[in-house]
Amino acid sequence: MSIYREKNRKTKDLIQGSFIKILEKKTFESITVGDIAKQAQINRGTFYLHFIDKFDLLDQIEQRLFGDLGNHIDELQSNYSSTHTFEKEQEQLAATLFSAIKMQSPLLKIFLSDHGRAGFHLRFREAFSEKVRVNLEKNESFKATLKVPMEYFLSFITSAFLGLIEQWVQNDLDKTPQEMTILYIDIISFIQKKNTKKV
Amino acid sequence: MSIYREKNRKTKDLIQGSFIKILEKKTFESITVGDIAKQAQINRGTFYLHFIDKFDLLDQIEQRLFGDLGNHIDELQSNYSSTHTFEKEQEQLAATLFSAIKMQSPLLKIFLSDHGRAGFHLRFREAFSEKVRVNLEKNESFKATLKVPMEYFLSFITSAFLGLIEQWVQNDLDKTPQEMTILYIDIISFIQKKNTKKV
DNA sequence: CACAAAATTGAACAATCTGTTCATTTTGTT
DNA sequence: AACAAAATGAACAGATTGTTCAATTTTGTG
Repeated sequence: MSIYREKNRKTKDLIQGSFIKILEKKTFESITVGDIAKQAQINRGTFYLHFIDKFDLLDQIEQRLFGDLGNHIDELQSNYSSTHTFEKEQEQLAATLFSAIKMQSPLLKIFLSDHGRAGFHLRFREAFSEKVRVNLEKNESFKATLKVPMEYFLSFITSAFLGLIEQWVQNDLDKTPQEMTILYIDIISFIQKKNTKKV
Repeated sequence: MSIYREKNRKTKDLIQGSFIKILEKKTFESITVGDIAKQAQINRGTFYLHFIDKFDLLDQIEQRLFGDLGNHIDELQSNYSSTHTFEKEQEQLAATLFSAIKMQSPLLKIFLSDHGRAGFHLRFREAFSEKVRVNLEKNESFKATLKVPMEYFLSFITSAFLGLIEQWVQNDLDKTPQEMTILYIDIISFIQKKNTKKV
């Protein structure tokens, strides 16, 4: 009797699952409602009892994805001990993000590919840009030292991070979240050392 | 009498221009061939004399965009003097890229937005990832020092760079290419200094 | 189980868009 | 002017969309 009880999740889940299955093979724009109904073995009309159109279907999947990701990140973050250095905290955040991504990698792989919907990478970046911003702005020394506009710094660092994630999911998770965290740190260290050397 | 002479570029250009104009207001998936013909004030059948379908139209615009970008970059790079340090060369490359982007910013703004086509940011990143790779691999010390897989490093650094570009074009070029180059260097410097400080 | 509510079905529908065809007209070049 | 290339208008079948509605099936609850 929960307030959040949803009637009829079963068919809705069936439709969403079938849709994702087709999305692995065809682009979003080429998929018809008929395709989805056929895959789910339901009447085409039934689709419209649950979703306005295929865009609504994708929106709802995307919303749930972001929600699940956020919840998982918050959950992991609640276990943080905040006695570390700034760098250690950044490392902890990175590990958290990689871990959360891993759970959603099949969906992310599709949504980030050309089978997905235009602009997804922007919405994805925006969604987790907030997580990073909150984390960074806790640090007074950071805010004081940063000379460039925050929006540009955030675009830079979150895009870089997403670049790693995209490569990772495209490689079908060829590394563990822990290995990815180390890889991330190694790259940062590499950049830090690089400017002391000459050609 | 050039080999590359194209018959009938006028109508083709008209169609492409009209299409881009509509793309500023509507998403690619919602635009019909009828919309394009109406905007260009041509017969719908004429569209099919020049393009297979609207996907072909977008493909051709995208190809030309990448071609133009590449040519412009190569042109600017041919003026390099290679007597600089590795860092100076990286700075020069960054300046070149920002300058090339500026010329194509109206189109890039649309193609990177949710009005464009899924996966554009991947193709875009891939296209200029090559430019960066070639530049990096010239440097022996770089190759020797890099511990992480090249593909991951490239994803990281090119995504970061594209993040800046996306923010820049979304801001309607609120800075000059020179300012963007400085901003880029500032961010790298910031990251380099950051790990020496505590919370 | 029985029964009512909820969900699904099948079929039909007008509307829109697609891609193609073809006869005709316009345009550009020699 | 004459010829070829390009564009037009109209028509066409085929797909897909989103909606409706009566009939049927499934589900949940007493």
